Amino acid sequence: MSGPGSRLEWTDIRRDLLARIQTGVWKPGDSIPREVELAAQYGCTRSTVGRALRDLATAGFLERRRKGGTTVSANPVRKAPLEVPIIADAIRKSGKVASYRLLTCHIGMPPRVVSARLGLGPAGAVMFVAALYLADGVPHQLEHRWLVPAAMPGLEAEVLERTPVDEWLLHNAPLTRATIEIEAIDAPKAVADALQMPVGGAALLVTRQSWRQAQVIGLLQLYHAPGVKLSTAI
Amino acid sequence: MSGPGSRLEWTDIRRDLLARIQTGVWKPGDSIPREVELAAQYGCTRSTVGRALRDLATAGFLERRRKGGTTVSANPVRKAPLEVPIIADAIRKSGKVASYRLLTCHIGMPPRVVSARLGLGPAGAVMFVAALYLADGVPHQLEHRWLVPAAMPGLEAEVLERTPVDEWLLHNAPLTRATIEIEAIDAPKAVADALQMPVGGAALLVTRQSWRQAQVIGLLQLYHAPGVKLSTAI
DNA sequence: CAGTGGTCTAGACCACTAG
DNA sequence: TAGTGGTCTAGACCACTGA
Repeated sequence: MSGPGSRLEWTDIRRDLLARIQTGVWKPGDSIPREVELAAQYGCTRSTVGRALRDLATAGFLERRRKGGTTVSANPVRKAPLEVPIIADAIRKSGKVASYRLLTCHIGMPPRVVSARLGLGPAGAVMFVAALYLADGVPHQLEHRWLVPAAMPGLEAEVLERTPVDEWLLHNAPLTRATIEIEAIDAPKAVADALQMPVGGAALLVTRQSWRQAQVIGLLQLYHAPGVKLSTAI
Repeated sequence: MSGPGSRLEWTDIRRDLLARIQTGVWKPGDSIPREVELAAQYGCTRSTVGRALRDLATAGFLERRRKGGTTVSANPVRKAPLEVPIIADAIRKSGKVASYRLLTCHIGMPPRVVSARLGLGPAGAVMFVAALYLADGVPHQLEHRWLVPAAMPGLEAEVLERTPVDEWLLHNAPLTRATIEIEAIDAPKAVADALQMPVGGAALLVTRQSWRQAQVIGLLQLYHAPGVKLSTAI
């Protein structure tokens, strides 16, 4: 059976297996055939079905265990990839003109909440940067950054007059790890003014803390103007 | 060179390559050696370095082209995996007791905005479901769903009295594709009352539209109580 | 202990694409 | 057209883990 038409690729097998899952041929919790059997069915080697199975497993559709075999996930946890782009790029991609304004840039003591999160002692001064990104001249996103100077040699206020902070950091102080939190807050006055929105209105706040290896780089707070949405897809 | 100590695995090679990128041995835009050369350097086969390279490419660190070779991404776009969990599971995972209340469940005409997004004609009635999820008895998340009845045979209000909507759907009307939008809104009265928060306060709104193949399943709006955050990490 | 997935090797052919 | 990555095969050994 299965005329040798043209050779099967692992994506073909992936598609076929996924169809069996999504159409209910294999139900959540079911065990599916071993790699060797599937390989025989598809007329290919174990490596090839293995690649398809592995891919479905990392996507959350299958669970695999040595000796236990492969089963269909009972509660597939889908993951939506949320992109962390260069802001100017994102604005341009939506067909608008991106511009940038540096609001503040100085070294000083951060609020306690911030220094606590950054794990800094009471004497730890950091650089504070406030910047505004505009789309077609309209405020799009306000960002507050607290940056640990030790982690970024060569950062000067002058540089940030011309280069958006995020781009400078990406090329000069790349992160290796970051945590991200997304929440809605009532816009305080400073935020509302910058984004030209009413005080107390709903703003989307993205807080990101980043590290390079074990070294804390800094804390970033992004405030999005009303109407701005984060989008993704599964 | 490179004493054969113990055999290298592809994750070892991945780690080593990533280190070369992150420490700046290879800078953004640089071309890196061909697979064959790397294989020789690491003393393994092309398949093994290939797997490491492929993985770094899908993670956004490398860009690969046939004949063009492999280069370090100039603007690495990091992707943060945002999980879409069963709500009760998420609540339990945070160490709290999850409970659920069905508020409304009836068939009728949806608001115009909704029927437009669902691609329904003016005669398209849908099922509307409002439900509240609580953590330790405190309102955690309110959800409004508009579900196309054709896509979900067997859905009855009675069922939803006992089973959380999201779990029922996961097992009975699995989605194959979804779009997700995240934004902050001023809570309207209905939302504010359900979440026990002030009217006009900031609420986090997640809107999700889902399909099974080409068939629209429905539209979901999740309102998160103040203080609730979506978290992820890179 | 035995069975399953995880990994590697050595080789081959092919698809794409830069020059 | 020639060089690169993408894929497959056939075989092997090993790590984990359920019975």
